[in-house]
Amino acid sequence: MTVAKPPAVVAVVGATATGKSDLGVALACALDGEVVNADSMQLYAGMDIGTAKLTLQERAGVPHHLLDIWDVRATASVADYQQRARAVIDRLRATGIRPILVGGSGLYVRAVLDELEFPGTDPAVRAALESELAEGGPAALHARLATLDPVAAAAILPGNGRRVVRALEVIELTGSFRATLPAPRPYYPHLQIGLRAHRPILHDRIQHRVDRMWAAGLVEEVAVLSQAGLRAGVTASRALGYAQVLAHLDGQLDEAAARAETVRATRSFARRQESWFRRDTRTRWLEFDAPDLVAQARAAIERRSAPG
RNA sequence: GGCCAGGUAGCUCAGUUGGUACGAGCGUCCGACUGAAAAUCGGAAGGUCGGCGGUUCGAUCCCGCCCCUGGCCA
Repeated sequence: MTVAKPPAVVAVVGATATGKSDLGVALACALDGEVVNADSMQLYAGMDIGTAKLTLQERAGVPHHLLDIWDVRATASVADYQQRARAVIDRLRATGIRPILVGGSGLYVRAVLDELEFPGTDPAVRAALESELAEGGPAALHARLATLDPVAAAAILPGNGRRVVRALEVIELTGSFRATLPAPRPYYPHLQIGLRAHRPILHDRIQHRVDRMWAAGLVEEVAVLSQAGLRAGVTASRALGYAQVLAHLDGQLDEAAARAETVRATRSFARRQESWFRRDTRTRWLEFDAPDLVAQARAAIERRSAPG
C-alpha cells in the first residue's frame, strides 16, 4: 500500500486577457484539482466585472479558493495572502487534491510557490515616512537610505519613493532591507505554465475585454462600491478600471476618456506582467490560442511529475 | 475663388530672430520589483523639421511656387 505523494502545484500565469482563468478550470477538471486565486484584485469582494472574475457558472463546479476575501477598504497585503494561500494549498495537497494556482499577480505567485519571507510592517513608521515623502520628495529619503543601507540604495532607483519608503520602514524595524529578489527556491514542488499572446493580439483582446466590462456595467459596479467605501481603500481604489471610473464619477474624466485610459493602462500592465514572468526561466510558455492548449498543458504537467 | 492660421518623432505639440533638432507628454520596445505589486520606478529606439526651386559658405527657420489640414469671407 503506497501512500500517494501530495500533488505538485500547477500555476497558470501570464498577462491579463490570455485565458488563464479558463485554462485553470479546464485543468482542475482534468486533474481532479481545485483553483486557488492568485490575482490580487480578485481577492476583493464586490470587484467582479472589472477584475474579470469568473461567474459561478463559468467555474463549472470547480471550487475556487481565495476569491472575495478582502473588503474594498482594506489595504492589500502579500504577506497575508501568502499565509492564506499556503494554508489552502497545504490542505488540498494533504487530501490529494491538485492545487491550480491561477493569476497574474507576479509577486503573489512568487510568494506562494517559492521561499520568500516578508519582513513586518508598522503603520506608524510607514505613515511617518509617507508624509516625509509627500513633503520632501524621494531624493532626500533615498539619500538617507544610502547612508543606512548602501546596497539597498544602489538597488532602488532614487525616484522610486514608494520602494524607498518601504526599505526605510524595514530598516527601522530590522536593520536592513533586501532590495533584490533572491534566486528562486521552490517552497512547493510546482510547474508554472505561462500563457502567451503576441502583443498586437493581446492589445486587441484587452480593448475588447474593456468594452465588455463597460457593457456589463462596470460603471455601475464602481458606483456601488464607491458607496461601500472603495475610495477609502488605498489598493482597491487604484485597480485598473476602478481608478478610471472613479475619476469619471468625480468629473475628472468623461466616460469615453475613462474607458480609453483603462485600455491604455491595462496594456501597460500586461507588459509588466510579461516582463515579470519572463524573468522566471522556469515558466513553461504555451500559446494562449493553441487548439490543443489543455492537452499541451497536461503533457507538460505529466512530464513534470514523471519520476527522474 | 479670396483672407487667416497651421503643416516638426506613430499621436498631441514645444523650439531654433539661418550654423550639426537639448525637445516634451503619450504611444512602442525593454528592464527593475521582498507586507499597496492591476502599485511604483527606470532605460532605449523613433525625425530627409509638407514638396520642389531660389538666396546663402550654410536653410527646418528667409523668398517664390505647389500640395495638404482647419477656420473665416465670397
